[in-house]
Parts: sequence; structure tokens; C-alpha cells
Amino acid sequence: MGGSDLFTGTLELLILRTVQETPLHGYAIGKQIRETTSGVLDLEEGALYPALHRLRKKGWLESEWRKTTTGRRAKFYGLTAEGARRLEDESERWAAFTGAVQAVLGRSGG
Amino acid sequence: MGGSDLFTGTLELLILRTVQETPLHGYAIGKQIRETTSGVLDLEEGALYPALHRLRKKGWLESEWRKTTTGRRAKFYGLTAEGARRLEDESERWAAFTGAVQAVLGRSGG
DNA sequence: CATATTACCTAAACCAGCTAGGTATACCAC
DNA sequence: GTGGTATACCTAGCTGGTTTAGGTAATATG
Repeated sequence: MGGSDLFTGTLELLILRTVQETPLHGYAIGKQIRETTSGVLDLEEGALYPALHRLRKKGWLESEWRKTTTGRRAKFYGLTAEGARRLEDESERWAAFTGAVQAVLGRSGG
Repeated sequence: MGGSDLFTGTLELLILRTVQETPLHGYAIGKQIRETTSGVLDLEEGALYPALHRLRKKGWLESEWRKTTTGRRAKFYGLTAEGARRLEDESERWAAFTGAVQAVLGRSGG
């Protein structure tokens, strides 16, 4: 659903952060991000699931089939130790990047 | 070079903002962004020039061959009226997007 | 005169995200 | 019990911006 296309490269950071505190399954990750951002970020499943597989292959996430509270089966993803480290790195990278963009955007006004 | 790969989609915003006040040529745009951001953003020319052509085709920028202050010939790019409008739109989109990302990142700690 | 800097360009490859499908289970209304 | 919606997962193929990796040419600089 067209509206809000992502700025490439942010998706993995968003996912890592979303499962930082507690493992979640893919569908829940997408829902949570959508709700946390009041719909501004609405992840396509065709982007979300491949990203989860990517992160698992890189060893930043680990996955496990479990039951949800409503009794459905779902694949829960949680941060690995390396994933936690990478989350820090990516957060800093994001901060540096947005800071730099802001430096360009705000050159005159503020 | 390698270090700081862009978050796709930001480049056009950066360019539009950089030529907002006064037209600049491509090489100068790249240099200015690099200097404004202390090297954090270092645009590849292979990304910069195609982006300029794209923006011109979309009618957001107009170009003209002129001489630099040092007597070299260079293609200067300036905002069109539509470009100015789009710059506003893209700035808002950027603000909304980064705000949304921040909402996800900052859920707990701050 | 060799090298660095300025200043431009483009073709090919890469790859993340989008499009657009598909499967299956659970719940709810009619 | 059938149809529709929400949950929950998946993948193949396309698109398109960025990177890679070249290339040309004029002007400084040592």
C-alpha cells in the first residue's frame, strides 16, 4: 500500500530495536512498528520477512517456533549477543547520519 | 568511498536544499555537503550526477553552463518553482520519517 | 612534465524494498 | 457452515537508487 516508502537501510535497525526487550514474531513486529509510529511506518511483508531472514543469516537474530498468547504458531525472533552489539552500532550510525542531514537542512534557518 | 553509505532516497533532498539559496554546480554540491557534514556524507559521483539528471528531468532543477569564479566551465543547477515546492514536501516527509524512526528507537531509554 | 584537483559523464552490478502473488489457521457474523 | 476478516507465514520477480569502476578533459602545482 503505497503511501510511505522507506528510506532504505532503516528497516533492519527498526527490527533490531523492536525485538530488543523481548522476542516477537514477524507479524507482531510489523504491527508494533505501525502502531508505535501511528501508521507513518507501514512495513510491507515482502520487505519484513526477507529482512528477518537476512538478520538471522547474519547472526544478529535467532528464531524459534512458539505459540502466541492466542494459541497460534509463530516464529519468534530475538536478539543475539552480536545482534545487541550491532543494534548499538546501527543506532549510532543512524544518529550520525540524521545529524549530518540536519546539518545540511538547517544551514540557514535554525 | 566506502565508509558512509547513504540511506537511499535522501540524496535528492540534500541536493535540493543545497542549491536552494544559490545555484551550484555538481562538484560544488558534493563538496559543500561533504564539508557541511564534516565528511560524514561523502557523495559518490556515480550517485550525484545521475541524481542531478533525474531532478532536472523531473523539472525540479534547471541547469546552465557557466564559468566558476576560477574560470572553469561547469554546469550550474538551480531550483525551479516546482523544485522549491518539492523541497518543502520532501523536508516534511523527512521530518515525519525521522520522527517515526525516533518513536521506535526511543520507546524506552530515550 | 608528472601529479593532484577540478569538473563532468556513464555502463554494469548489487541489493533492499515493492509488487503481487501464494498457503493456512482462527474468529466472527449471518 | 459459509464468507469475510485478521492473524501468520512465505517467495519470485521487478524496480530503481547506490556503488563500483571505469572514462574524458582542463587547470594548478611542484
